Amino acid sequence: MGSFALSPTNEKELMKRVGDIAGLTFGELAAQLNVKVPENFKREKGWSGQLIELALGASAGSKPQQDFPELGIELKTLPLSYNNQPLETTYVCYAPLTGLSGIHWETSNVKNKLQKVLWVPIQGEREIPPKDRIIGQGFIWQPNQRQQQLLQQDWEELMDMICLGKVEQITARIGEVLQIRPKAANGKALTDAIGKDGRPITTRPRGFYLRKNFTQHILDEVFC
DNA sequence: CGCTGATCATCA
DNA sequence: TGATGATCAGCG
Repeated sequence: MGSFALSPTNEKELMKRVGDIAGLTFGELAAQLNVKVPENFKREKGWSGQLIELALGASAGSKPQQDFPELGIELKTLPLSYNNQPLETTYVCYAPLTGLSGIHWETSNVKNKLQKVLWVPIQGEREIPPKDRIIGQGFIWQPNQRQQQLLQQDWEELMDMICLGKVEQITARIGEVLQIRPKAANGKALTDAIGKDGRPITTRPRGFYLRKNFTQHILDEVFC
């Protein structure tokens, strides 16, 4: 999609940009940025997020860091239904399957990424052509104590399973607010993990995702 | 391959 | 019909 040099130097500047794109359609914003809008997202699944990244000046790339490192802010788009309910779970980060000695919630990638999130709601109904989908008013969220506790509980349960060689027993049904699901280009992608009796195995890469109920609560806090 | 950005599509 | 498991594109 291309790169965008200008990056906001502070949160106020970032939120000004957020306000500027609120209410625009993907088509209108894409035109400003000289980007072509796909007919659907069957192939370009990450297009919405990349468009918003470009518009807000987020640092592109595949670095396992926050989108705005200087501001300590992570950017997430959130596709909503007509009733303003999340249509998809939210990808958080890759799930580590090896090199787990001394790993702890406090220093985990999940906690770091969710410490401060800029949520940008977007219309997500599939019957709306991408060019006509409207961008909502983005907002900053930081997990409260209760939310932190829920996230930590799930993270620890899931990481315990990974450490104990039970990654193959993990399904998306585990975890109240955080789940683990496959995260790869296809089923052929394999990575190292721990198997039964601590034996090394190879398995599909996994990622952490926030359940829709959890992001729904975040929306409720802000928009009532 | 690892990781980002995510949504798709099948089946219970 | 909604959630789980699978998949698509790009980059270092």
